Amino acid sequence: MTKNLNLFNTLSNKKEKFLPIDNSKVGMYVCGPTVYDFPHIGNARPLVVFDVLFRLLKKIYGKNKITYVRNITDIDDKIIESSKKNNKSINELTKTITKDFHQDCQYLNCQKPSFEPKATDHIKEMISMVTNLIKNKNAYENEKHVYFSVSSFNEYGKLSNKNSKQLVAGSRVEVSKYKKDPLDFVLWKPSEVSDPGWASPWGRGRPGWHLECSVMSEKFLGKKFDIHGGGLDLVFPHHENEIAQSRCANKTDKFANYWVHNGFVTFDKEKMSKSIGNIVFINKLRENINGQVIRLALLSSHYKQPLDWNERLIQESQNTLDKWYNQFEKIDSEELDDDVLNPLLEDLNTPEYISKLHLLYDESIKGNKSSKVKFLKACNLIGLLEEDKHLWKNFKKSKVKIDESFINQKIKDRNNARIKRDYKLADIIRKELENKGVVIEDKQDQTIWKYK
RNA sequence: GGCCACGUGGCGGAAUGGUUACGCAGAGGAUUGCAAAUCCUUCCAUCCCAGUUCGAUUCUGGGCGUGGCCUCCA
Repeated sequence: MTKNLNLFNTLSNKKEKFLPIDNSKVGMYVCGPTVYDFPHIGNARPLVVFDVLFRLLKKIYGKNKITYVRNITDIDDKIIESSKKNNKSINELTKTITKDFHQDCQYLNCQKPSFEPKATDHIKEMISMVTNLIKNKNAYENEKHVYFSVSSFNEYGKLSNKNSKQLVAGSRVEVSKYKKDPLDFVLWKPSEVSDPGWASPWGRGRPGWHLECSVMSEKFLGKKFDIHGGGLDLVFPHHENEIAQSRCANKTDKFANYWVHNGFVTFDKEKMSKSIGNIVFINKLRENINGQVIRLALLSSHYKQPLDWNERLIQESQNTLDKWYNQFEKIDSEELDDDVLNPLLEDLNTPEYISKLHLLYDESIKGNKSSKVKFLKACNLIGLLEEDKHLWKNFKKSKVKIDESFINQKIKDRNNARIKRDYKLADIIRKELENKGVVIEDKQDQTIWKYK
């Protein structure tokens, strides 16, 4: 094992050498969607970033050595709310969104995680974790509610770098009357008759938000595991609470060793929010942009940095891939050199990696065969140029209502005009096709066309 | 108020104690009937002030500015 991966760890606030608990395998848990609304471009970022990490880990440790778990949270107050608002049953809503989410993942060319557990399939385990917490005196029941007692865990705040005093001072949380301490968070709460609920020692109810990740990471990865990922906004309170629950319930000194968090996506420099109405939904992008374009755009800045989503970024990524596809070829697998991989090993430096791709492309078009192979393999590693060239070129076909024989006839007409030096007519025909969404390029011996 | 991150050319975006990637845009050229695409060449930058240092964009301190978290969020 010569390849050394360094990762920035939120827990230590430093870049650290990555050392798995067991050198022969790696466990990674990434917070997946709460299925209450269609995924947006902000959700796409962790999907793609951790997909790249997943691919990289497989490259380093071997294909079958990585266990990647990404949950689906299908019970939550937001879901209940959305279901009421949209007059859809919970089941219908979560099924619809989950299906859409899976289409997004496929569209973004994300490899399937090893496991994709659902919260509602793990209520039993959650109840048993809460029971454990009560037994360990880290939680208390009050009027059918169960709360985690933050003061019982003295390392609370370590991940998010907060102490309880600050939290109380800055707190805008509505303090429930059932809580002993304003910082305590809910593990179990009663459900209205009309709302989803499960029988429990504390009456019919449902789990608190953070519980599913604690329970499901343990089930698939163990009480301690290597990497836990998610968006930067999950650091507090979600991940902080996960740590508290898991470590207290399991009586362990550690939970996840490396915490990796991605930065936010803004839209035209503004925060995406429902009230502004500037949320970019992935299923909308699916309509006329190839998923690889989104991928490249999302990887164009370092994962921890903020990323601004805008038309220009998409266009640039589109143009780059158009160019790169000139070198497309299906190649049989070959080991990728360490020097190519290096930027990714330094905390997933995708911008530097992409700049290397540009250099490899340059060598490749000059006829350097080994550079070409490297280029293509390197693209594939981050999920680019895996799709056939034909599919890439014809992505917009379904959108453009135009018959291919019509295009070919027009090109024939135009070339006849060109032979007769009737350039006026030739230009008119070119313009006509362009207006229909077809662009013409005259090559040396032929005229090719593509969708705009 | 507390905590954190960031400030690099026209734009995006890496890296670095000494010659500052890469992409886009711009300029020039090749090619073309003209284009487009492609290829070649090329111009342009480290927020301000002080300190450490032979040397700072990089390290330290201060300032100014931007963003995030502290409430549901990727």
